Amino acid sequence: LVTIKEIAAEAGVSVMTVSNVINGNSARVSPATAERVREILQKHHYVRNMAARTLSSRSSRIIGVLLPVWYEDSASMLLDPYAGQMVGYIEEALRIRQYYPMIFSFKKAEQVLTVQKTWQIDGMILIMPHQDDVTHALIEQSDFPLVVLDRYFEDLPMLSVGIDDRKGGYLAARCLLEKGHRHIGFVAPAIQASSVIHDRYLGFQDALREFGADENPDWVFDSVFHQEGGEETARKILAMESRPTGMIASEDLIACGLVRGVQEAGFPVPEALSVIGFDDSLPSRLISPSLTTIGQDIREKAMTAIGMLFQAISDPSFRVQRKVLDVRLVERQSVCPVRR
Amino acid sequence: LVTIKEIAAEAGVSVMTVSNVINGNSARVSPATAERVREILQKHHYVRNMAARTLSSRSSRIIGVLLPVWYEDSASMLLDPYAGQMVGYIEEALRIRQYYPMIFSFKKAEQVLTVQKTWQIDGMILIMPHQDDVTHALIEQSDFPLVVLDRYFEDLPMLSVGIDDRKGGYLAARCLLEKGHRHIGFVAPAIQASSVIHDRYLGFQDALREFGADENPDWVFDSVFHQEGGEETARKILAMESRPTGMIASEDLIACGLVRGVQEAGFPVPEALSVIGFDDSLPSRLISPSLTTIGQDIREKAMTAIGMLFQAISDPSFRVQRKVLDVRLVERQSVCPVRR
DNA sequence: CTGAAAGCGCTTACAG
DNA sequence: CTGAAAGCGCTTACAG
Repeated sequence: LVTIKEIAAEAGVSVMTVSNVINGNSARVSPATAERVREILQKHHYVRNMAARTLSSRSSRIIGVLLPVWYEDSASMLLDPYAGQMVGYIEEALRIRQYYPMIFSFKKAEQVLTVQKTWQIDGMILIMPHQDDVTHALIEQSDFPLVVLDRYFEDLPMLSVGIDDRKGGYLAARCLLEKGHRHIGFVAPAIQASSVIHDRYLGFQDALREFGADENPDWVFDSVFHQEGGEETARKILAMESRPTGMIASEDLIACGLVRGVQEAGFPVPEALSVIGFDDSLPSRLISPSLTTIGQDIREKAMTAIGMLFQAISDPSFRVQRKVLDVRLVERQSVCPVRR
Repeated sequence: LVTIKEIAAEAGVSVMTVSNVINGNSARVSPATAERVREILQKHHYVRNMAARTLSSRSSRIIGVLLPVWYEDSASMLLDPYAGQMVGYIEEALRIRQYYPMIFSFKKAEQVLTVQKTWQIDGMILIMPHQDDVTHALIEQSDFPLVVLDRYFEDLPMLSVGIDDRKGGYLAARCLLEKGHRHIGFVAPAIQASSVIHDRYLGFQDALREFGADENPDWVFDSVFHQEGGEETARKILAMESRPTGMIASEDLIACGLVRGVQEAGFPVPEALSVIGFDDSLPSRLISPSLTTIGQDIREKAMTAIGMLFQAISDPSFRVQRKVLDVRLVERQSVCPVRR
């Protein structure tokens, strides 16, 4: 492997000049010299040694992509189609800017702080934050640029990109209300523990009140994650005397589980139960009937987060911003007018 | 941040001794010294500087996780539940061994070779190889440990972990044949271009011959990827005069598309068409009826690949091995006996 | 079992 | 616009 030193020798300049050419500091090198050096660089297929660069500059151009461990099975995080898509877009955006994504799953904030120092990581982005206490501790203790997706704390200076969850919950409920539903339920894991889910729930309540529909606490279900939670909830609903005619789930996978649970019991969807999901992820188009859901632009969210992260990396005073992206109702086949 | 030098000063030993303690070279340090150094290390929360380590040792403990870019939308790779799960397991295995995963999507072998040199990456693992020519070139030109999943070339020394695709195709076809089906079709993207898919197809043929069932070239469909390909194929099938009663798809998403396509046209699955998928990935349990599929142990595959990679990293003479993991039929609800 | 020294390949002030 | 020198924090032979 060729080094800067060898290139400098061949070009008859100092290593510093070669370094300046590589780093595009055109103000520090005459165009003629720069051109000559560039040619020699190309001729020898010079490849930068990032370890050496990191050691001397204290910046690695590594971006940490953080995925909390849910449950014990630490592979489950990327199983979520939303997480996979998000990581894919982030990788793409970083590659274009010549940054390098390292992925980490973690349970405790301390693990993240250690690895940041180990690699002098320039910035991190937290996807699908889980336990609020861990996330809060991480934000508090991090002394590097960190962008958090889908979570926001009032009491802490932080960089966050989220969606308008309350509006999402509202749009979902309104869709059902406009189709005549008055018995509408909500299913989510840990409604109180997650501010995001709680916001969706608040939006749901907003719409019910606007339309003068009753809230029935029996129709608010606490579920486990993913489709298992939805299937279980479907069974509970079908066993009730007084059932909701429409359900809103806090994520698509739970909504898919609802649909499956109802169908497995021999009832049709949406006729027996209208269902609305959240996220517009892959599974929403996979099932039959396809899922009406609250759509967000995952690519836009990724790009916004990356933009915010790079602003924070280049400007140490930029450490507080909250961006809230819009959501929309994606109407598919899992909702129908209520029948009398 | 504390450095080895400061630790050495406080312990009254040389930096080399501290380095040996950190790296666990117990043969080179007396137990008493080691213990004392370890205490000081802990007291100061010493964190290793990997850039310095990489620069001097030429080994980074970074493992490249390679995901080819499919289509133009480079986020789509991790959208695949199989890829997400695989990356999750790999990350877990690396974290335990104190290695670090960097992910890269790429279109050309050259990009991979460059980034390997840039970071002195110790080894790489290629997930979901796509174009055989790119994969072949990469294996040929790589001078570092590289494990390739789900692809094998006879003419090249390489490290690979795959599954018994031919047996999978056979098991799928036999399942239908044993239930009385004699009109069975096969759908996959680019049957000839991918050796993996071709093997599945060969297994399918094996079973047909064993049971004396006719092969009908009209029932072998070339499809685009993912569920769109399945839905389109379902429409084609339903428009045929002489239809298959059972279909085998080369991946679960295509099988899900088949199911959806048939259901959307108003016919029941499996009564109108029995469907078998491949991979036992998330969507197979998400849809109704749930998908009968060929199951593989993704975690075992990930662990096998990682094991092979580490053997190659520690032993430069270990550069050729092929492991083929077993598959099994996972019977769910998308297959029924043929009716006369 | 322990150490002094050289070196890995860059970048960063500092001078001119 | 260009350079000489120091230094980033480790590991690696080489000696003893």
